[in-house]
Amino acid sequence: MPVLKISTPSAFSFKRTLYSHGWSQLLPFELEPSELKLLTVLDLGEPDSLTVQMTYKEGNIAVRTDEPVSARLRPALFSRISHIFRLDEDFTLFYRSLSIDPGFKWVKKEGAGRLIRSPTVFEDLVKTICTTNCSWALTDKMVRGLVNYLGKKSKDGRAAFPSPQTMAAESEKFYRDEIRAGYRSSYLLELAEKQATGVIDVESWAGSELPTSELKREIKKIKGVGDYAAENLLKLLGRYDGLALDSWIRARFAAIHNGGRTATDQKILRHYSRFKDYQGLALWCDMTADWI
DNA sequence: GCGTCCAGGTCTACC
DNA sequence: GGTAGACCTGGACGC
Repeated sequence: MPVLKISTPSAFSFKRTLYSHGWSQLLPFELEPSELKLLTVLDLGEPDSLTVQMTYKEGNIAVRTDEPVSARLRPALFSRISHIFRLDEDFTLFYRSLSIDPGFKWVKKEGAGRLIRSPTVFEDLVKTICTTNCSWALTDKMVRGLVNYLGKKSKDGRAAFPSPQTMAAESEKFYRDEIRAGYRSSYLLELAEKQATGVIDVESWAGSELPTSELKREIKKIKGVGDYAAENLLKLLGRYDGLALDSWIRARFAAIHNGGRTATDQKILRHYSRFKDYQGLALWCDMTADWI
């Protein structure tokens, strides 16, 4: 099987990006730590999905697929992978903003700051809703259910994340009984229906020119999306001024910067406000510095 | 085995 | 605009 190569920008860390947050542990992503290999399944609009293996070597992401990829499909494949690893995003201003604090020097040095994301905004949004008010184990279970029940299969039997149309065709009962999404069931169905019928276009948010505050208002119109979920999605969209505070971050900040005592959200905000438009990403790098 | 708490929150009603 | 209570699930914990 020929290996396709995608060149990466300078200050890029494949490993740091894989471990940037929990997404690489959620289907259809599969992370193989021993080989530092990421596997995913992409629906490129063909009858079968495509299983894709990605490794890194000498400035390139090496891409292996379970089926030969025609020249016609290569641009779509490269575009999805570029989106996942944010290869077109310029982090110069982010690293410059961190330069005011020597404690953040490691971020540029290690090529950190790139948050891995799903190939579509819809997938990121659904997964984000599945992270709210539950343990990570339950998030994993819900996403696993969506992929395994509804995802279009590749030739090797793996499945991609389901399309809005496929999700919209299911009932609320299905999301409650099979996916175990609980009260989120109606939110997931409503989101899928609106996206499938063109009432909303969440993919357009990726290139939106709306100011972040307005885009956040737009995102929060989705049922099941509050402050945390909206700010989390904004980070994945490349807008880093929101902190996306959740219980894990609050506990982590307390342990690292507040002597184990709970800090107010205002105090957390004050701590990172010097990084201005990048305060959310600075916070996330600070919280996850020891993940590798 | 059973009850309670809580985990990577949000919605709605009410003030 | 701020707040209280309800909302699902499932694992951890104490008894």
